[in-house]
Amino acid sequence: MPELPEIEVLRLSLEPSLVGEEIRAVEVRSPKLREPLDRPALESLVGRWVVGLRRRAKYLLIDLSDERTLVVHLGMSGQLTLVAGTTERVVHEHLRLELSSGRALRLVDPRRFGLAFVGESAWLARDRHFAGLGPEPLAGGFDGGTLAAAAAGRRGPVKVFVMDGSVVVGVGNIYASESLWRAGIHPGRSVARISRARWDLLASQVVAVLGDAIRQGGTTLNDFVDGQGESGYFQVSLGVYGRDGELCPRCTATIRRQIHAQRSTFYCPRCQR
DNA sequence: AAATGAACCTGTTTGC
DNA sequence: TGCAAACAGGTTCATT
Repeated sequence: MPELPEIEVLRLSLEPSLVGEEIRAVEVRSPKLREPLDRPALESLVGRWVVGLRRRAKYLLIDLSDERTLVVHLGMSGQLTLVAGTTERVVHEHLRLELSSGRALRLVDPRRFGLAFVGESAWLARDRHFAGLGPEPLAGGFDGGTLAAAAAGRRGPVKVFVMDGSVVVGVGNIYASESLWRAGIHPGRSVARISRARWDLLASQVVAVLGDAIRQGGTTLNDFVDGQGESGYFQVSLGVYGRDGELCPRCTATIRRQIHAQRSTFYCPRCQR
């Protein structure tokens, strides 16, 4: 479900309501996620309050008053929402934090590819979940040179390359297709056959498409909602994703679908080379 | 080292 | 209508 823009939209939507909230109770309702929830660690958050929200790659970082951070990853189907504290429990509600305002923060994840764990704020960068991650595309310093350097000695398809979190973080299946379409690069092209000028173009389009998606509240295909339960609107701006058989908005050729590394890729066979 | 395929899950859509 | 197959936004592990 969520790529970088969706997590950033979630962070922005939760921040004003969540900062300053004290955690009054923790309910681990079903510990079965990608890694089992650590019940004692999560329950030890009671009495702490939220001091800030950050994002690293597709992880949401909820910084707490005791120098620890609650890390949440939504996997493919996770939702993290603020609800009224009295709200009934729902299916696949794995974790629930009761807050001082009377509301609750609820993590729901049917497919269970998500994560939630507690770490020392100062040591998160060394945590195994973060240690191998590449640069943030929306932070300064990410450009065509970053991509060209990472591509040295590699030969695989650029679609798979740009989704590799050790190259650059946050670009998932939707925005990989979209940024390649905007850059006019064929997703199956080997990274060994991409010029420096085209790496520059791709990097700038990655930055542009992620920024556009954030400004439009993210992409809601089936179930993405922000922390207040609101859907995003970027899906109407998608150029190729999910549009095989339709006409390319740029050149009117027919958009095609292809599989790369077991994931659907959408592209225009005429204006992407 | 890099590339590839499979695995982890449930829910919804598609096709016969 | 009903059932089975295909498919879904992510990450990690094993195998070439």
